[in-house]
Amino acid sequence: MNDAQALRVRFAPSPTGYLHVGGARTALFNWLLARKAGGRFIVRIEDTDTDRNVEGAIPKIIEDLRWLGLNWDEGIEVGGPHAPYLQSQRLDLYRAAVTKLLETGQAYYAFDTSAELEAMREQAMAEKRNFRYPRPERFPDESDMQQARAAGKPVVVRFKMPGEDITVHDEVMGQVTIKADELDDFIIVKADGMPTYHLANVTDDGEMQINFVVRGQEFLAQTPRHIALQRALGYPTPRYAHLPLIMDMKGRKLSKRDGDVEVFSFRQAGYLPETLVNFIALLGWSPGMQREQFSLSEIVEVFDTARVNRANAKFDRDKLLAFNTDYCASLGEDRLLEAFTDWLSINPDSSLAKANLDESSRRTLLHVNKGFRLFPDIEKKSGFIYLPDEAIEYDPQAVKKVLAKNDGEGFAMLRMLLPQIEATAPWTHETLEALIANVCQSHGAGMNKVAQPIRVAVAGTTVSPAIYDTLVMLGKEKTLNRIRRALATVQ
RNA sequence: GGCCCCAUCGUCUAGAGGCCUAGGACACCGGCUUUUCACGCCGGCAACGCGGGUUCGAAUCCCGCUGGGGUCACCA
Repeated sequence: MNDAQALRVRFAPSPTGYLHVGGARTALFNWLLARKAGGRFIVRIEDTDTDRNVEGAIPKIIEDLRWLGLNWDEGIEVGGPHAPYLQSQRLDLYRAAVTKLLETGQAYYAFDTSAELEAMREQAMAEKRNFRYPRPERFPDESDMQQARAAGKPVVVRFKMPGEDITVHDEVMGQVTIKADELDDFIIVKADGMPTYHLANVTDDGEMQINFVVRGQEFLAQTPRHIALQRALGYPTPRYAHLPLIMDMKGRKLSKRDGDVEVFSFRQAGYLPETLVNFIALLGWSPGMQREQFSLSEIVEVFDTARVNRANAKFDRDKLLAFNTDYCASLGEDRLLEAFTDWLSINPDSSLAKANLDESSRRTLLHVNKGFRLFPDIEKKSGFIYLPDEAIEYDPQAVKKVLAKNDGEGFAMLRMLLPQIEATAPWTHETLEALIANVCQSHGAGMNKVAQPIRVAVAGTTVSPAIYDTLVMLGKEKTLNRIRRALATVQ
């Protein structure tokens, strides 16, 4: 494959907020296509809306993409032959394009105020017809423009649509033709002088030689405008693939405000990037086999736009959670440790993060919590271990059920156990197991009667890792302290 | 409302005219396992939106209806 034919795709987020799962999926599909074809994946930032740009959004988006494992060959931060990759730094390019369009009569100045446009739209709506911007008989010239500007009117530039039906050959949606009378003259330069999305996007795709545009279906209706613009500007029309949308469980388009759909919030909630990427790949695409666990590199091998669905998909968190459970169980220990460490670093308020665990403790935690679904499960189940002894709070339900019931049967067990625990040495899984087995036998009691009172005494609740693991991690001294404290303070 | 797109279990989906008594996964419901909680294992419930065609035969093709979504910005 020579350079001219090499696949060039891009992900072009605007820095209006953090990366959410919809954007992540678009990025993923583009990345997949590039990796599969040996092409280039480009990340460009579309920040032409000065009002909506959010401070700090760009580094967050970059961080989220990296966390997902989607690296790019050209673009923001990494640079490349078409730098800069930030639209606000490419204004000369758009200006040149507009000048060309204006000079060739393919664009014209317009001076309507928002209120005037609004009124025209309302009237069209009232008359039940589609609003189309009324193109003037004669296009205003430079002096008209200067005059309008002097008079304080807003000056925008509109693109003159060619007035013909335009067909999009979409690799997911098929052929979609939009009639000429559905397409009116749209704005390409705003009153503040900034290009609109349409102009900047088409210009950049052209300049950066993007030859395959993969984006959400909400852009399908805009594509004929882009195609018209490409023709006017002399850029080839790229291949197109419009992806079905991701909806929330109520069936509405996933929106940033609608709960925690941001990539970062999943990271913070203890999901693995492997989970998110795998799950998101399956939203609108299927490998066509009865298997759904795929690593990124496995998906690269089998991915194909021909297998992309046309129907919108709902984002089901239950299934995502199940996916994460599977990944937590199947990923290698080192990878899990890495992800767990990352989770601790972005959750500094958790008691586990505060405990400043060394690597071996983190590994142990991972090991004794096998079967966990999310990293916070480890926190919930084992966080008590690293609390100061005095900070253990006793759950009344647990106390009642395990210690107080049957005339304080549990308390009695603890009192009986205390000297034996004091005598236990060395403090290992084996010696503890021998101790408890011995007590069970001599008292004719089940494990429950022995392990649960200890658990409640040291953890305050009925939930903890396996009792021997728990005690070994706690250490003899803390175990004894907590049992004594439970006997002294809990009734 | 105009235009465009879509339509298989509650959800993600397999299915490209006979292999479908419609498969898998999640969720849900039983059971098993078990020192707690999880995990795991086994089983069960559960769908081709409706109506017309085409065909020997339709979840699969065509039309209509209904339903859902997107879009009609000086947002992307």
